Amino acid sequence: MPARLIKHLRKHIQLDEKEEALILSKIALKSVKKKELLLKAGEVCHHQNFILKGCARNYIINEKGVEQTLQFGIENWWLTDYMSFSTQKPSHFYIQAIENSEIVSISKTNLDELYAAVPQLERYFRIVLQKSFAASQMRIMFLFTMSAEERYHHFNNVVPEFIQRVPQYMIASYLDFSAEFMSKIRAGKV
Amino acid sequence: MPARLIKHLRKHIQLDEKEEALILSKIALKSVKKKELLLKAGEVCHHQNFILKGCARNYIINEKGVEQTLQFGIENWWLTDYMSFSTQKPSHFYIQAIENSEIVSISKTNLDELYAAVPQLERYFRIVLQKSFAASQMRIMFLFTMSAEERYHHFNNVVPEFIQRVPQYMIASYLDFSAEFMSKIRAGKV
DNA sequence: GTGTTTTCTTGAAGTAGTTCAAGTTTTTTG
DNA sequence: CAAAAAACTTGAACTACTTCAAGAAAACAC
Repeated sequence: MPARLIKHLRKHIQLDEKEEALILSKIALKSVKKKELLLKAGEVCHHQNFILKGCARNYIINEKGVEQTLQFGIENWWLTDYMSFSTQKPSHFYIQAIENSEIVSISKTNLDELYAAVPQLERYFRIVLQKSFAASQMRIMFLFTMSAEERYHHFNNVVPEFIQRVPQYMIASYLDFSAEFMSKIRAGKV
Repeated sequence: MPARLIKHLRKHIQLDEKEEALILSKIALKSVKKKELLLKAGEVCHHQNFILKGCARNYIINEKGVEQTLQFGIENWWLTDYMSFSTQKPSHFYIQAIENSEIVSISKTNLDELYAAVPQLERYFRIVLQKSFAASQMRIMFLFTMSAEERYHHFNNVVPEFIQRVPQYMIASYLDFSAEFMSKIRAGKV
């Protein structure tokens, strides 16, 4: 199963067998059930999480006690609170499985060792993070320029698979409007 | 002047003299006047831009013809449309000097050569991008959970230097409210 | 230093969304 | 399969902001 991670790394960098073995020796495999948490707000984020199988999200609970989804992840995506992970200070985020999922997690300590032993991993994460940051810049642009209805249709066009896999209220909060309003958009009552 | 870039790189990675000389040979130095553009929407973003001195921003023009600032940069920050830079497709963004500024720019071609010749740069940009993405995740959280007034005060507390250097209407759009509303917040009329 | 451009302010009217509360449908569980 | 839990829908009242228009202040250019 964790061979899928290696397969994914190979899309961006070349590794010899020794390096692959070393990486495999430094990772942990977790099975998480739907709704289980990989990270709780208030805890330090000690691991970077890679989704082998399943679906997860990164969310916060606001002052009104309402959950707001900041990020989704599916197969071959990383889901981490990089702020907490980098600074080793408490996180604001929850990371939660949306489906029963298989996760590879790498602790900060082990990842630092891996960076030293397999410098190619610096390149791999440079590329992953460049894509993540680019997507995040685009996301802010969409939030700024589109109406709620436009954001819904755009999301539907760009990542239709999510509509099947994820409850609507999570998508509504990801797109920054209420679940009720999403219901009205879908019914054409806006 | 470009020695400042090297100095900044040395905060995160170690370089020998040969490598430093190679980097210096692959960069370009630009002086840009206030309001001058480093990138126009519709153009491909061919360069990563590092601010040696001055202040700049990344903005879009929305359908109503209004500018909305997505990102600010000051000394020692990178300002790039990573989506356009990575894919080499046309950008949605403008990058503009807010003050007369000194910029180091590296073309994609040269940067790819540098990555091959100086692998430590992969690490440097991995770290830079990890911070950028972490900041971007936090920014989305703030946009989701704070009212306009809270965002204004928070911005004021965290980066007070910007209030001095940047016109208010740019800050208003960065915080996702109108210039008029910002004026009312400042006057305590909200 | 005066004329021009850019930026900031103010109030009044409007609106895209929220909130609340209650009911319905769908999914999950034993 | 029945009961419970989770997710979705609907309408009515509300509000945090926007938009527009016009004037005032500040900054810039010659």
